[in-house]
Amino acid sequence: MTGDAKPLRADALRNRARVLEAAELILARDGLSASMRAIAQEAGVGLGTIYRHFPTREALHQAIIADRMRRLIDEGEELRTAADPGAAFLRFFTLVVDSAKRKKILADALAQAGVDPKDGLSDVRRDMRHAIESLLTRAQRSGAIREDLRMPELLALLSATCVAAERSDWSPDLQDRTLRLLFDAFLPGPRRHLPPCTDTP
Amino acid sequence: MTGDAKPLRADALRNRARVLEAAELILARDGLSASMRAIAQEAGVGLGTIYRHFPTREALHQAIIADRMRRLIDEGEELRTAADPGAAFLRFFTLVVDSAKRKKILADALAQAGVDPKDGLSDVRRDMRHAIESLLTRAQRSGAIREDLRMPELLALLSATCVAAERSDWSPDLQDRTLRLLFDAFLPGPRRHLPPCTDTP
Amino acid sequence: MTGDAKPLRADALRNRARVLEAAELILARDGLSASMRAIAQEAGVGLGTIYRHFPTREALHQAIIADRMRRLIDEGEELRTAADPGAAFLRFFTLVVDSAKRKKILADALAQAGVDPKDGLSDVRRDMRHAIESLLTRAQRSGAIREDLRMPELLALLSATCVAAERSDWSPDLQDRTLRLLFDAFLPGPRRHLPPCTDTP
Amino acid sequence: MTGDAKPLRADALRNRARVLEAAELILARDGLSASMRAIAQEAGVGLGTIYRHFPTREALHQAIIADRMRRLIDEGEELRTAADPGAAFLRFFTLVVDSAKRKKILADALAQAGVDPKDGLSDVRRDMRHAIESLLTRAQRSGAIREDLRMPELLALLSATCVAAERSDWSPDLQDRTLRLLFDAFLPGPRRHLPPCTDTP
DNA sequence: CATGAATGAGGGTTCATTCAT
DNA sequence: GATGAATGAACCCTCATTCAT
Repeated sequence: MTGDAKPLRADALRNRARVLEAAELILARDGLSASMRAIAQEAGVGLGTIYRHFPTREALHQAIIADRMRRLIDEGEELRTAADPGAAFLRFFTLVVDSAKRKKILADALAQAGVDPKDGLSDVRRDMRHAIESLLTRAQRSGAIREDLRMPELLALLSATCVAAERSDWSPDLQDRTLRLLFDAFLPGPRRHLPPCTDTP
Repeated sequence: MTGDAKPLRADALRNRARVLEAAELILARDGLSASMRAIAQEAGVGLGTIYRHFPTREALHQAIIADRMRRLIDEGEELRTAADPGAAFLRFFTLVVDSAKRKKILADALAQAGVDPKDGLSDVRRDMRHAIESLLTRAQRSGAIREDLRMPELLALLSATCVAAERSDWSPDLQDRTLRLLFDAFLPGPRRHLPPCTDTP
Repeated sequence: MTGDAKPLRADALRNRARVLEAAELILARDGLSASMRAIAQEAGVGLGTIYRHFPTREALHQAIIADRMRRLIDEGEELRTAADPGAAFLRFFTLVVDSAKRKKILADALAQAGVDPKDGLSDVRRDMRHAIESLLTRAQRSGAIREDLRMPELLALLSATCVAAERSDWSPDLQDRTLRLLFDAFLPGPRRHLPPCTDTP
Repeated sequence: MTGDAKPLRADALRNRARVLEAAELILARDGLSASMRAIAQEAGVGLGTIYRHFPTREALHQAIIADRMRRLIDEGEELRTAADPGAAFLRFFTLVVDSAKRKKILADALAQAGVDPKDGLSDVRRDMRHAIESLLTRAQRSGAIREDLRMPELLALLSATCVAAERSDWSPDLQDRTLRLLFDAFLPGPRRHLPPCTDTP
């Protein structure tokens, strides 16, 4: 699917892993603007080695994000059979926020889960969207989540939470209280009809 | 308080304003990575002129942010006497998000409204916090907003919304629906007691 | 024409000249692959200074070539009124070869005097072509140069001679003898009809 | 003489040939700056294989040039017994130009046929020189080529023509006309006494 | 022997900042 | 004060060459 060609030599595989690991670390520390050199140094490899595995700075970023998203999607898969669909949905939301907060870099990609430019992340983004949607639908069917919660605003709030968590280094306690609060908005029940709030385009 | 030292000459003042204006425009267009040269060009002044008024790229950013925050704080002040305290509170929230979305650059500063590092923004950040707090308290007293909504999570969600709005270019419609949804979390009423959600630090 | 905008500051002008001078020297030594860094060092300026004056490596090359060509074209202009048209024509040929040999870099541009890609050198190349053509025509009219000598093959031989001279560092003596020999081909007089010589395309 | 040491294994020999062939192709396409990787790819061998046979990029170039020169020298050998010595001489000149034009890379080596640095090409260059000289002498004896044509300027013009042909991609027609013109300079007959032409060293 | 992964110097270029004009 | 020329560190990336597999 993703284009695995040859099985790669053992040392190459190990180096690729080291690069990914180092990149995660450095990107988590310095943000998207982290330099390739810093990553190479942290990984203990030459600059060229990074470029062998990831032809471009962008490609490295995407690889990391795709990697992390895949893992999240897998966890989402497992949660699809959880006993409590509502809890499962909220749990997944939390997992995503956690991942963003710990590893950074994730939020930007997430922010465009609904957009899909042509950047090689389209597939994994689509899968992520599906994972969320399927958990949401199940939770709604079970009556745990309000019926009128739709994907666009859900994604908007998810990505918002991720960016904030990843930028502001929310303490576990703050994150907990913030998410609890936010989740209240997802519950079914009587709603006030609030006046329209935005004005300027 | 804000540290005005000498009564700048008329033309110097005008130049300062032109730079700020241009910087807003360019930063809104190119984001934080906008180059000083681009700003100087847009302002129609020399590079040196920018540096005369703002000793550092960072200082310019802060000036812009402080500027914008001041204006928001002023609007908050006016809303303190609005007829409907609940609406006023939500309206202010919306105003801040709008500002972030239109002008960029704002969200990052906001994200640290609760932190206060030692950058020249502590004052205005404190004022912003006060503005929000005062609107919140009034809205809570009026019964429009739940009693247990506290500043930390409110700021967290506000900054989250701002960053997301500013990054993802939410359409007016999406922004509207997202904020409505979020605001439901602020309403008083029966709450489900959700299980704690985060785990890893 | 060439786009002179503002009169440039004195020091800027001086630096520009230093860069050009250094570039000529270094390019003559290292060929087209000379590094910008080497040129900056030789010029005693920062790298950025080069890029201020010449936005691109290519632009610097072209500036040098254009410069040199212009000077040659000017010399050609003077030769148009020389007493002996035949000698003038040959003298110009020699001047061009001399310039190529001493300064390198010239030949490549010359090689495409007949081609004209879109590289900012089109103008000067056209002028060079005109200069040559006008000297040639005059020499032919005077009977000093054979009538059937046409521009394409003349340019071919001129550029050939230039490249060779610039690459092989012909000694003055060798250059003299080579040109004398070649010039014999330009003289009028009885010609043997040689059989076609090329075969493969 | 040429330095064959050990009787390479069959597959090694085949690989060497494949590399040479690929290198010719790629160098003809991309010029001297063609990358080793491109050549390896075209040859269908690993990078290491190239380096096993040619310790250096330079060595590979030389091997190719030597190869091509050898072939040319062989053709020269055959032409030594041709019926028309004058035509044979000119034909050889043309063959060399053709080869340069089609395969690139040749001209530089040729340019130094008279110089002989210590680069492993000395032998073949000497042979080439001999081949030319012998054809020239024979043609002169037959009266077809002027007596006073000497090797240095002949080589100079030959290499000039080669570089130009290889760089400018002369059309067959242009090449034909250019060579015919040039060859007129080689013919015996009355010569004008041209004034000395070069001045600056 | 063949392979191709690893290396890292070096290339062109950008840009925040300083300072002579 | 205002200007913009100069600076040079830093960035991303390429590629000849080496060497573990």
